[in-house]
Amino acid sequence: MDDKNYVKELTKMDDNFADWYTDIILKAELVDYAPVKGFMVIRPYGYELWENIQKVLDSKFKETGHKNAYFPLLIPESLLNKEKEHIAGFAPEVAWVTHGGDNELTERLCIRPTSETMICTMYAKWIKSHRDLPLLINQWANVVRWEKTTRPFLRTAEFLWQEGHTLHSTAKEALEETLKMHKIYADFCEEYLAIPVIKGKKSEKEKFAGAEATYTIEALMHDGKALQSGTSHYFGNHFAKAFDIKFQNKEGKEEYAYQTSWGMSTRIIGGIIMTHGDDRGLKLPPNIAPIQVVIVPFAQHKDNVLNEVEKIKNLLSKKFRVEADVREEYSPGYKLNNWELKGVPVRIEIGPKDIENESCIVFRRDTFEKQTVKLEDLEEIISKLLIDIQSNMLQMAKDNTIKHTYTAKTLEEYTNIFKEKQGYVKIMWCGCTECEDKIKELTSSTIRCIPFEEEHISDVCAICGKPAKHMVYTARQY
RNA sequence: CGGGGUGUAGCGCAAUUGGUAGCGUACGUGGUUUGGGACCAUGGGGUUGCAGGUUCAAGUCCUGUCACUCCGACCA
Repeated sequence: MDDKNYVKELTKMDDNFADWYTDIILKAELVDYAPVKGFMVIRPYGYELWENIQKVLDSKFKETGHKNAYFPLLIPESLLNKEKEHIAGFAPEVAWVTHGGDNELTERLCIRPTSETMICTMYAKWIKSHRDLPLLINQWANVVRWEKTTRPFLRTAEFLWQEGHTLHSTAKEALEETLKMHKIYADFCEEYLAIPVIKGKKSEKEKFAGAEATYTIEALMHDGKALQSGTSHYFGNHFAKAFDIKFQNKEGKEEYAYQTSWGMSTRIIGGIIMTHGDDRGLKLPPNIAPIQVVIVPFAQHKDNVLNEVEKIKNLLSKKFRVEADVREEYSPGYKLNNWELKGVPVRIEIGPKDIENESCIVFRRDTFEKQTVKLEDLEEIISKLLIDIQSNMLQMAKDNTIKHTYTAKTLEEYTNIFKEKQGYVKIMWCGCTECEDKIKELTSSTIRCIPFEEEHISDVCAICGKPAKHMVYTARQY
C-alpha cells in the first residue's frame, strides 16, 4: 500500500517549505519548467488563476480612470541610459538582443526589464499642455530580468505583470495617485486573495531604482518569510527631466510633469500558494479560484447519477465557477485527493445513496468539514459557504501573521529571534543605511517597510542606539 | 562568482568484489471495479550526462568536461 502511493505523496510543508512549494505547483499543474533555465511555463490551470487576477485588477484600474495600452518589448540601449539611477539598478539583469537575422545591430536592444524608459519617451511626445494631464495608462505585459537564482512565480527570468504609468501636473496629485494605487493593491490582496498585508514605504536602500519614494505591500508567508507583493512608485519629475516630458501650465509656463508607476506580477500567485497552502496542497480563496465548486460523482456508471450531476452543475453554473469531474478512468478516491491538491474551495460528492435521500455531501477545503445538504438548499448553502471560506482564510492568514510577528529593542534580542524563528520583527530605526546593512549582514533580514501605522517601541534605534526616527517591519524575504 | 551535493526509463530509486542494467510508479492493451489516491493479466520503454583512459570485461576504477541542484552575494 505504501509503495503504491509514495510517488503521489506531497512533501510535508513543515519539513522543507521550499520543496513543498515546488512539489505542489508542479503536481497541481500550475506550471512546468521551460527548456530555458529560469523560465517557467504557466499551464492552463495556473493561467486561469492569473486571468482571474487580471480581471479584477483591470476593472479596478478602469474604475479609477485608467486605460490600457501596449508598448514594444525591445528598448534601445540609448533610451535605457537616459536615467542614471534607473540604469544602474537594472543593468546587471537585462537581456540584450544584438542581432537581427544575421546582421549585427548598430545599437543593441534590451528586452524590457520594465517599461519606464520606453513609455517616458512616448509620453514626451504626447504631452504639450496641462489639458493633456493627467495621463493614466496601464500595460499588461511580460518583462525579462536575467536573475541568477530563480523559483517559479517568485522569481523567474520572465514574468507577467501589469505596469501602470501616469503623468500629473502637480506633485501632490501624483503622490495621491501613487497612494491610491497602493491602496487598490492592498484591498485587492485582502478582499480577493485573503492575504493580509502590511502597508508602508520602502527605505532609501530598498526603493525602486530612479524613484523618489516606493510604497509597498508586504505579506508574510506560511514559513515566516516576507514577500513584496505589489509596489507603487512616486517619481517626482526625475524621469520627466531625463526624458524631457514638459507641458505648459495654466499660466503659460513650461513645467516638468510629475510621474508615478505601479505594478503587480505573477509573483502574487506564489504568494497565494505560500500563504494558504497546506499538507494536502493548494488552498485557493473562492474569490479568485478558477474552479469554485467541483462535483465528484460516486458510482457514476449508474445512469441517474450523471443526470443528477448535470442538473446540479447547470443550477450552480449560473452563480459560480463549477466543474463536474465525470472522468471514467479515475476512481472517486483519486478525484477527491486531486481536487484537494488543486485547492478547489468547495466539493460536492454525490452518489446513489444521496440521490435516494435527495441530498449530497458538501466538503470545504479550508477546514475539511463535511456536511449533508438537501439538494433544494444547495445553492443557498454554497453561496454562504464560499463567503465564509473567503473570510475564514483571511482570518487564518492574519492569525499566522500575528503568530510570527515579534519585537526587538536591542540588536542582541534581534539576532536571537532570527537564530530560531522566522517572521516579522518590529524594531525602532534611526533611518541610516549603515544600520540596514548591519542587520542584513548579521541575519540576512532586511527592512521590509516603514509602515503607515507605526508603534512606539522605544526611543532609540535597536541597532546603533541613536535616537529613532521610525518603527519598521523587518524580515527575511523572498 | 565562492562552499556542498547529484547525474541510470517520463518521475522516484536499485545494481555486492568490475561480469554486460533492474524495481516501484507513470504509460499502452484486455477485463473486472467505483462512498477517500482500485485490482488482475499483459506489453512497450535505456548509447547509465558527455569524451577519453585502464581491463578479456566499466553504471561501477582513473582523467577531463558538461549539466542540474542546495547554501551564500544580487533582485518584483
